[in-house]
Amino acid sequence: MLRMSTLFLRTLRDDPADAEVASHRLLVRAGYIRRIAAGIYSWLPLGYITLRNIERIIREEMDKAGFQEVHFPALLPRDAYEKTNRWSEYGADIFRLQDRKGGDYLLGPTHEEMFTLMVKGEYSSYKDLPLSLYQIQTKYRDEPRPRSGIIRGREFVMKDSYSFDLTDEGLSQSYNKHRDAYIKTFDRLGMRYNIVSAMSGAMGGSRSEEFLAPCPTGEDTYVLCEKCGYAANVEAMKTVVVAVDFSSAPKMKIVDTPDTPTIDSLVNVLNEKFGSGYTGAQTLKNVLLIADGKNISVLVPGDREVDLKRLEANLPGVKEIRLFEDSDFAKNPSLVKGYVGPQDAQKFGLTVYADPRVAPGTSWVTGANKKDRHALNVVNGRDFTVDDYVDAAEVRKGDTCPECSAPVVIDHAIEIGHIFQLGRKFAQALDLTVLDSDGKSRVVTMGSYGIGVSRAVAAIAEQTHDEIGLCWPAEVAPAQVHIVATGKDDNPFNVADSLALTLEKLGVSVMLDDRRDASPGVKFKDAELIGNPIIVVVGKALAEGKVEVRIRRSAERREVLIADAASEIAKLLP
RNA sequence: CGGGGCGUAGCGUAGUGGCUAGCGCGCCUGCUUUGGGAGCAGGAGACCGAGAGUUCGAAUCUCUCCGCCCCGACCA
Repeated sequence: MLRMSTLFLRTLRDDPADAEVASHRLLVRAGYIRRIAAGIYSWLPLGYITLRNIERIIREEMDKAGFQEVHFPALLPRDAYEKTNRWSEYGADIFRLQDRKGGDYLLGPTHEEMFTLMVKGEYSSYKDLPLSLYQIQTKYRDEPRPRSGIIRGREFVMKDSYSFDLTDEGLSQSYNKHRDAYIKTFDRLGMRYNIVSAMSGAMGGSRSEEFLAPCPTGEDTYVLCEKCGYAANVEAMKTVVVAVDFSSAPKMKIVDTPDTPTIDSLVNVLNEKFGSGYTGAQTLKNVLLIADGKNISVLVPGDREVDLKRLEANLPGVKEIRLFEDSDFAKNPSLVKGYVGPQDAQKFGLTVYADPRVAPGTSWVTGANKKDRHALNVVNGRDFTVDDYVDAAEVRKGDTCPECSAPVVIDHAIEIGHIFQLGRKFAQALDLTVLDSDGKSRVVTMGSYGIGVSRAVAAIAEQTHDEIGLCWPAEVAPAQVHIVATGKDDNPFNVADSLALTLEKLGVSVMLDDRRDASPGVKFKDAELIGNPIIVVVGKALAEGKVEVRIRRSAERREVLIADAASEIAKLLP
């Protein structure tokens, strides 16, 4: 039982000046967390209980699914990360340190290597598979910009699991088992979430889905089709390529378009000289970039920007990408800034990527590769050649769903889980093989599954709080019931105490405000701020032998007889 | 890393060259009070982020550094 008279807790009346988002503000005000440095927080009793509640739920669901818990050090030697190249690839995001002998160490940002090596050390037969292991661990990443309190920290708690299988079908099954376990976990955590198609990112791999908790302060943007349920991270959103018949398209024509280096200026001149009706959507934007040292051109409709994140995510193998600068134009005189067109692009040494919206057979107004001149009726497949199609244009609300063609909506969310099929990358690099039934050695295939545990505290707070405080789901809250004793006589305190004991016997966790020196107003405000789901007030109603039961979330109140209170309250809980 | 803002007591803040740095919350003592962040009286708590400089005199002006927040870049 948590007794407020002795609980290590000080709530704050004012919002902390350095907190912006609701979860951060309220977790600090309600005395759950305190900032130590940017992106690094301490957990006070209430916060730590909440965090452990979430861990407990995750553990229970992982164990139920048959996954086994292990634990690695957070402090790791360099060599394991050397073999997979990540000592260098992870770059500045890794916290590095040295021991007294000058040996290199790191604080683990993620533990693929350790899991792979652990399995390699113990298992060597196909009969040992499939296997899934997990850990709940503090991870460290030197984020360029920690933000939003506990949502994006430099130290954070994560549950990560890995599955080990012999075959692709096996991996698929392990993946689905994790997916099911995640659904059960997030349901119990009382979160709203969407499972969206995602890119597996820098880790490589194939199938990938994210669990996104919608909320306005979320950093992730995703599309959702309300008609068919299709959901995808914007990076992973697919656009269907639909070829158009161009046999009746008029011939390409070069026209004078003085001073039209931008889409807006071009549209104005087109409308002045060739009649109205031209819009940016009919023009073709040629965005020149340098991808790992090679010049590429990305074609998107003129009314859309290139989404560099999407482009990068959809150009596998490309590490670094940047826009053309003036010096790059200087090196390539055939490329005229503001008047670039895809005609002859390959002759100029460009690789041409087109967004699927620039479908085969579509006709465009685009640059003529000469200053102050543009070309009309430039048809894809007739007047220029696309080397490859790649999703690169910004995604907008109302874009068509790739599954059912209905308009999609766009929303923000916090990424709380990510599951993906890693494949054989790490097993290959670290030589994790098992002998198959034919006596041949085979590389194991892996899946990777993460849940942001400390982030979930913030995400739940974001989704459930209101103007007056936190508002936890019952399984997550520091206590399921918050009993407030009011008045100056001993009686209410005695009644509250015995009610608390009765509830605990029923398996209900209780926080008891037994402070004799605090006024009722203070106790009510604190109870609401702290956010336990049921608040019981023992005070005035005692005159009729009753206590008041309040539902924090709905603010609903009712009075029940003391004798019935414990069983009535227990009924309200899951 | 680019742009913007900020650093004064545990928290929120006032103080643009001149007395001993002010206020609210919180904290301590006493009395009163107890259903919506109580009242009165007394009290403790600040090397004004750090260093250097200008000045008779610096929280206040200058420079450097450090830290924090926000936007962007970045990000299993």
